[in-house]
Amino acid sequence: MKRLQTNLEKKSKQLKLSASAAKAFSSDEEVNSSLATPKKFTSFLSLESSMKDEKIQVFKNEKFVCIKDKYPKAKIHFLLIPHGDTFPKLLKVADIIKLPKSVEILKEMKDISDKIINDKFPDDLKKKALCGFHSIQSMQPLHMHIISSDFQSDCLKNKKHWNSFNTDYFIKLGDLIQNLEEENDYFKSDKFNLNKQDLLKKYMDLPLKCNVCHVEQKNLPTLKRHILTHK
DNA sequence: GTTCTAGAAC
DNA sequence: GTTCTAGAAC
Ligand SMILES: Nc1ncnc2c1ncn2[C@@H]1O[C@H](COP(=O)(O)O)[C@@H](O)[C@H]1O
Ligand SMILES: [Zn+2]
Repeated sequence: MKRLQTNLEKKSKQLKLSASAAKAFSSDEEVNSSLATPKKFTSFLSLESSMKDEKIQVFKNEKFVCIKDKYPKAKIHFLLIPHGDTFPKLLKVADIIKLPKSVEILKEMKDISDKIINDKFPDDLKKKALCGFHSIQSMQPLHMHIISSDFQSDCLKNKKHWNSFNTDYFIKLGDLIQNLEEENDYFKSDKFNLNKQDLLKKYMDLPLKCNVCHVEQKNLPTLKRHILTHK
């Protein structure tokens, strides 16, 4: 599979073709070998192997594991993930909301994340810590972001990255617990309707705004330069 | 989710 | 010419 990719890359570079055009040059043999070892479409959307990697584990107990985000979008960026036999399969934030014990579980995650922030964040970033979920998440299983709101990272590369943490697309842990204990409308209100993916995706198109002074910035490179002025 | 890059925007 | 975005492929 790797060799096929390399070959296609070479061909497309030599011929200045698009990847799809280069594919037309691949032999039957190569096509067959790629079919013989079918890769699950979702394999690159799974956190499972990282969760098992002790080198990137920050915290672990019977119910939860916390790992370093592989592509950190800020100086400190962890993921807190329910694991083990305690919970049913949890793929997205709606799955946890629907559990009878959702508030209890989320409060447990709050306690653990508070401890992780206290133990692992440098002092100057402790008060900048954010905890929460992407309302549509790409990776599975369900995971909560624990991130420092400096957002200074080479891995933060596009508008979606920014808006996924800096609009209501980001469901803060504290807001979620409060909502579940009070209004309980995460599936009803337009703002947070987790059943309406189209509405949630619109958050990605909102203009880029500084998270400190809220001034709009014309593009991502400008925004990244701007946030450095708040140091 | 990331990478790569064509084509738009400047 | 260079910077930036967005969409295809993985
Ligand atoms: N293999 C991986 N191991 C650890 N973190 C990852 C991996 N792949 C992606 N990520 C991070 O997982 C997060 C998934 O984001 P989301 O699914 O939108 O909540 C992102 O912050 C990615 O940087
Ligand atoms: Zn600002």
